[in-house]
Formats: sequence, C-alpha cells, structure tokens
Amino acid sequence: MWNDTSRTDASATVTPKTGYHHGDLRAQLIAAVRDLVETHGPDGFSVAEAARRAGVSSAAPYKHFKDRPEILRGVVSEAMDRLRLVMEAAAAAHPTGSLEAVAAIGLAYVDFARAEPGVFRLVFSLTEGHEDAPDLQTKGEGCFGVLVQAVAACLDLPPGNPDVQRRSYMLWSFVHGHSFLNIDMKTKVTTAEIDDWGYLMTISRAILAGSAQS
Amino acid sequence: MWNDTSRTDASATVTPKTGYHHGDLRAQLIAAVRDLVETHGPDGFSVAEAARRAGVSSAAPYKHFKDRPEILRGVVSEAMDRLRLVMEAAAAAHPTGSLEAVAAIGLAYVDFARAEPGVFRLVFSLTEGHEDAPDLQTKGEGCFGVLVQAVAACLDLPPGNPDVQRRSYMLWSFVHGHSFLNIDMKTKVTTAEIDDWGYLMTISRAILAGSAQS
DNA sequence: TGTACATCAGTGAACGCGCGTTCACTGATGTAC
DNA sequence: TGTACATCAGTGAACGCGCGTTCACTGATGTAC
Repeated sequence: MWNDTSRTDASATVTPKTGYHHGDLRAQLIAAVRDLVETHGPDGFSVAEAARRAGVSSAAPYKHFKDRPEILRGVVSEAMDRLRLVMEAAAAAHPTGSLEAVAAIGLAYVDFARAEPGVFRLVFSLTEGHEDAPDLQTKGEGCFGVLVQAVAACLDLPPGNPDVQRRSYMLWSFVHGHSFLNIDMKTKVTTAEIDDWGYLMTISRAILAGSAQS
Repeated sequence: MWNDTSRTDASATVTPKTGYHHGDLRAQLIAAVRDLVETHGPDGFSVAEAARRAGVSSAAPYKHFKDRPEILRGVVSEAMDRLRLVMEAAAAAHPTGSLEAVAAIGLAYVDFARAEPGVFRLVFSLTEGHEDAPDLQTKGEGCFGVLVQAVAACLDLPPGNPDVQRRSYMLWSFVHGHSFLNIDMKTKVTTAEIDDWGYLMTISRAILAGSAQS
C-alpha cells in the first residue's frame, strides 16, 4: 500500500514534470496561483494549494519566494507585464496619433480585465499596502505611459504636458471604471448592452476634443 | 489567578455593554467588521475577531447571522444604504435638473470611497459570487437610480430613455474608476493634483452635452 | 573517461496558530394567570 | 403583586481543519582536476 516500490509501472509517475528538479517551478507556481485567484478570488489562494497544483511539496515554494506576499507580488508583476504588452500591441495596430489607437488601448485594458478578472482585481488590491514594492509601481506607471504616449501623439503635444496628463487620467478613470463594473456587476443589464468599441471611441472623442479646464 | 471570584472590584467589568443582553449586538458586530475591513482589507476580517471587538464570545455572532458570508452581506447592505443616502443628499443640495446635481452625486460617491475604502472595495468584490443575494442587487440598482434620475432631469427625458441610461452608465463608469484609482493608487501623482469638483463638472458637461451615439 | 565535491532544488514531517462552527448550558426578560 | 414558564441572547469549551513556515535531510546536476 505505502512504500510500494514494487508498483512503479511505467505510467505511475503522477508528478507533472521530471522527477526531482522540474524545469521551471517558479513559473509553474505563478501559473497555479493565477488559476487559484481566478477561481477563488484574491486572498482565496494558499501557498499549500498552489504547491499541490504544481505537484510539489508544500515547502518547495519557499525555495523560490520568501513568503506568501512575495508570491502574490510575483503574480501581479507578471500580469502587469502582460497588460502592458497587450496595450502596446493594441496601439501599434492603429496609426500613431489616431483616435483609434487611444480607443484600442482602452479596449485592450477592458478585455484584459474581462479575461482575467481575478488577477485584474488582485493587481489593484495589491497596490495598497505594498507601496514597499517600487518595481510594481514602476510597472504600473509603464502601463499608464502607453496611454499617455498615444494621447500625446493625438493632441500633438509632449507626453509631459499637463493637459495630456489630465486627459490621459480621465480616459484611464473611465476605462478602469468600465472594466470594474464589467467584471463586478456581471448581471447588470446596462453592461450587457454596450458595444465596447463604439463606446470607447465616443469617450475618447469626448475627452480628447473637449476644452481644457479644471 | 484563574477562578478569581475574589477580584471582582467595581471597575473590573471590561464588557463594553450591559452584562448579559447588551442592546444591539447585531449593529455592533457590523460596526466592528466595518472597522476590521477598513484596517485589514476585505477578507482580512474574522468572525472571532469581530466578536472579540464587540466584547462577546466567539459563538455569539451566530445568534444574529447564519455564517461568515452573511455577516459580510450585512455590512455591504448597510454600506449601500448609507451610500444611497449621501448620493441623494448631494443631489438634493442643488437645483433639480442642474449639472451641479449630477456632479454632486459623483462627488458624494468618490468621497464615500475615500472615507471607507475597505468597505467600498468590499461592496464590489462581494457582488460577484453573491448573485444569490437579490436584496444587495436591488440596493445597488437603487444607488444607480439616484444618478439616473438626476441625468434624466438634466436632459429633460424620462429615466427609462436609453440615452439617459447610456449616459448615466458612462458617468458611473467614470466616477467609479476615479474612485478606485483614488483609493488604490494612493501614491500616484496624477491623483493628488486633481480638483474633484472641477473635474466632475467637466466630465458631467462632456458626457451630458455630447452627441448621442455608441 | 572517472572521481570528488559544492551547489541547488526538492522532500516530508513537524510546529503552533487562529479560525468557523457546534453544543449543551444559563441567566435575563416578558407574559399569563 | 406574585409565581410559573417560555423565549431569547448570551457563554465557554470543544472539534477538526488547513494554513504558513521551519528544519534537517537527500537526490540530481555541474564543474575541477
């Protein structure tokens, strides 16, 4: 029953990867946590369960991460990388300086939130209480920077211009809110009836065309 | 040391309320949880700790709530009541149909989020996975309704009008995003420099004046 | 090609902890007569 | 006014559980000679 060295038939090794050192546990753990966060919400994950899913002992994760919070930070960091990439790709698919480029960035953001609501939520619930993680903050600013660049090109102003910053922030607020309402209020009628692209184009136009004040 | 019936001097009763039945444990528990959620974040509360803070045994809460989730739902329900009240009060402070009324509702929303970020976050993280709580959904729609009313009055259209609904949702997205960015990205420069009132007026104007499309 | 050794990524058993929930109980309160 | 009783809101001890983290360990891998 136990200690059954006899029963090692060919397909009996249930461990998902090679016997002892299995390539990339770190990445596999992050993937497992991402999964857990999706299904059980932020805080609904445990180091133990993540290890279980990766097919290693509960102590193994500590060879790659200092403690539980560091694992979460790892997930968020990776997610932010991906978010930035999709935003950049979305912008690149349209002429520089076009309204479409701006709207496309917004759509990429919303799509990301919809595709990974748990991780998306985690990203933002983590930013508080973890101000001690400057790399995360830097990555966050990097994402925002993608939008700022597109807005600047659209208005034909330098990215540092206050008006560019303000309008970028407006757009961000808007897209951010739309994202959260989408994933949080799943059942709400209003959400269901919206054509995102037209919606984002309307908003981009309204915010980039309006007069500068405030 | 223990069993010290001798040591019952006058001021020794540490229990915060009257001996056995203390007025309103239910409300006191909700207040305690609200506090815990503020300081430790959603999910950062425990039934045990809430009971401790209310000065009762860890079993007492189960006389008022079925289980842990029901306590959270109680907190959210109460928070939504208060949110609605401040939104209504804000609207009432300005002429019916004015742009100011709309902006004021938005400001009340943002202020609420800033005053109780933990609870605010809880409200929206709870709406998913608790679709089984129709009263919460109803209350959520009630809050949205306050905004819809103001927008309808502003555009001189009935609340059910699709254009009214769409513009209300736009405003809501916006204010919602602004709220979350405010409480999540505390350190972000952009957030700090914003004059909310001017900001909300600008947005309200842009969204209520713009042409109707989607 | 073979051997010795340092390094590294895993194991698995153990720890203490706080939690959610149940249970039989008990003291206080309100009502009926 | 007094007594009997039902109800209700609390107690406190106990349960089983899963978690985060630590520890001494061991097997696999890479390098030096």
